[in-house]
Amino acid sequence: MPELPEVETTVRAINKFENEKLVAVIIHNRNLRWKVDKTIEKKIVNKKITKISRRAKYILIQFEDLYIMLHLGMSGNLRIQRNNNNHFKKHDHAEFVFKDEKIIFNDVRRFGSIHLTKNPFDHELIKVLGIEPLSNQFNEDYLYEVCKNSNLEIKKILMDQRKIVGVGNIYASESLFLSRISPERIGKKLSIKDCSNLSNSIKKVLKEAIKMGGTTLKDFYSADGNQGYFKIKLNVYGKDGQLCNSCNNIITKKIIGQRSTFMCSKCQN
DNA sequence: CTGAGATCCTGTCTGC
DNA sequence: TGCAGACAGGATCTCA
Repeated sequence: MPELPEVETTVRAINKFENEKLVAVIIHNRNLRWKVDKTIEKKIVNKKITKISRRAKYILIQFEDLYIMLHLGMSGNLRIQRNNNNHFKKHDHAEFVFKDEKIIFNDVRRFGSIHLTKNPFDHELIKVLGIEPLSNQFNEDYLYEVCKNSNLEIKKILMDQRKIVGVGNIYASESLFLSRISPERIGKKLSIKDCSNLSNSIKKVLKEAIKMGGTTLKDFYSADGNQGYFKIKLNVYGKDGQLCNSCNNIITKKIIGQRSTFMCSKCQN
């Protein structure tokens, strides 16, 4: 489910809990992508959240002396629910309870995770991450550096979180369409001009998607219960067999790096 | 070091 | 209907 725009949307929805004190923590299932730390409940309960932010696809919740990091994996999401509402859903794995409301972590496939850490920026999963695509460091020069010696398809490069973070399967296909570059183009064949187009397209697509609250294909909901409306702006993702908006050619699907990839072979070279 | 492929898990949809 | 198989927004691990 969640790529950078969906995670960012989720972070904005739970931001209101900054400066609130956690009054209870309940972990129903510790068997997520990684086992949830057994001491997490007692280490964060009764502590105040000082900051909620995002790094790549991780949600960082800072307390006075430590952090928890959440990753939503493929199917995870958070939902805010009033404490007097006792409705639970299948696959609700954790509850973070505040005075009036709680944040519930739900994840059907359990590819998501919850980590406890003193400093996320020293955490092994965070340390290996590449740069943020919406930062100034991400530009044509950076992308060119990353591509110029690579024999991999550009789509694989874009989705490699060690190089660029936050871009997943939807936004990789969409950015490549916007920049008219084929997902199959080999990294080293990209010119600086291509990298300029592509880096700009990535920023544009991600910013627009954030503005629309992310993309809901089927089960992404932000923590406030809203779905994301970027789906109506998708040009190629999930549209194989349909006509390209730009040239009326048929959009095709192809597996690249074990992931479905959508493109217009007439517009993209 | 690189890169390809398997793998974790549950649910839904398609085709026979 | 039933059932097998493919596929789904991610990312790590193993092996060549």
